Amino acid sequence: MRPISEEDLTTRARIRDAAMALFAEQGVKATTIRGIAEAAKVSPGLVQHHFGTKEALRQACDEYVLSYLREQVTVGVTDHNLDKPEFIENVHRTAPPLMKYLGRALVDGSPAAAAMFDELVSVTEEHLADDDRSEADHRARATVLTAMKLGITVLHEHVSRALGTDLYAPQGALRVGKAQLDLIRPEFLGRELFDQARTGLEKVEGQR
Amino acid sequence: MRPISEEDLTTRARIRDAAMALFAEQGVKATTIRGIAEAAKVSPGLVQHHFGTKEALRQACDEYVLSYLREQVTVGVTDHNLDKPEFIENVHRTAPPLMKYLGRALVDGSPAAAAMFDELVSVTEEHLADDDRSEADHRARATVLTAMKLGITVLHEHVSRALGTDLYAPQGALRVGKAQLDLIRPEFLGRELFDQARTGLEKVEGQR
DNA sequence: GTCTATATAATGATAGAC
DNA sequence: GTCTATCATTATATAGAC
Repeated sequence: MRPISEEDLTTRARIRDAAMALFAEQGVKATTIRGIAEAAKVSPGLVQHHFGTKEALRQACDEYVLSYLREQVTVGVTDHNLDKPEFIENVHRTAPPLMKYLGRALVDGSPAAAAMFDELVSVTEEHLADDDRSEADHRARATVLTAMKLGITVLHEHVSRALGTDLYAPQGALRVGKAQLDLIRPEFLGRELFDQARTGLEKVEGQR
Repeated sequence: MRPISEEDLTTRARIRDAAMALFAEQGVKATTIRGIAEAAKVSPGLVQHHFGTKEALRQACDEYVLSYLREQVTVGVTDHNLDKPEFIENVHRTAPPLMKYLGRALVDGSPAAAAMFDELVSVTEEHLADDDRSEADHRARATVLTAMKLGITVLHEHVSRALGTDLYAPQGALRVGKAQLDLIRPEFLGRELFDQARTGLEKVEGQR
């Protein structure tokens, strides 16, 4: 429920956050160390001092996103905080830049993103196999379901433009969540998504 | 039903095809003119001679994909050839590199890809609005449906790895198509996808 | 920790020969 | 149409001062 780590407001963290944002927007290759330095308001030399090479900086971003996701899953799912307002508020505030980075990393080709995709498929597959013991192609269903959900993250820019609302603003996330509920057969939706949409619905509806 | 254009086996076309493949794999920025030249087995100078600048080459790829898609829609949908074996065979042979390029272009940020996304959303939205005249958020549904379908294209590399089969091989496309049929509520599936999966099913089942 | 200055490499683009 | 040679720019990475 607290920020990921104590040293999070250090210069090092500022550089990493700036790098994540630029990597997400432009991709790794198109992002320069100079650009990162400028965004973080430091000199290019300091970026190298802290992370050595651009590739090492990219890996640091990967690891940060992975540890963030694991932490949120632990706090949210394992500790049953998914419906706690503080948890939801914290996720809505901190998750967007990390999600954007993840979406880009899946296309730019980072080992960490690929591993996370595979992990998500496996978790989904077990879930499907438990619910339905038929001969169905659970592997393909889990893969497609994962790709479809992450597809929205990867294409967030286009989704936001078509919606006229930022996907990562409360209203946008709500509309997309509800649309997913409408489009996907209910038996294949994880409880997380269902709860997320329901809780978000109650929250936004209550605000007006 | 014939190749897109007559000059398609020229050196110029070979360069464009090599560029499309590399742009799709690595993104525009990470792809060098030298790399394209090597893949097309020509000199770097010749690439510049034909397309002027790298940006102009990227635009040429965009336009080629767009004209290809429009042609296939015309021949397939408008002329009712969707179930013709020659049409299907031709698509399966020529579409994959173009789809891969399109998927990458959606993330790399090309105006043509963005326009195509918006167009797809609009077509889907009209389709949904015709079928269901309720107060539902058709815009959001159309957007999410489009993003989910294209998400599979954009994440084809991960989908193929998780499946253990190339998404753009007949078996892979079939498994993914069937999984989509299973996951998405039937009333939201366009007839194209349904027909595609059914025809593909019959074809593959008939081969063994 | 933070900066400036610089060495080194790679890339897009041009010019001109064949 | 096709190639080789070259220029100018830009990027990463290093070294050393403060």
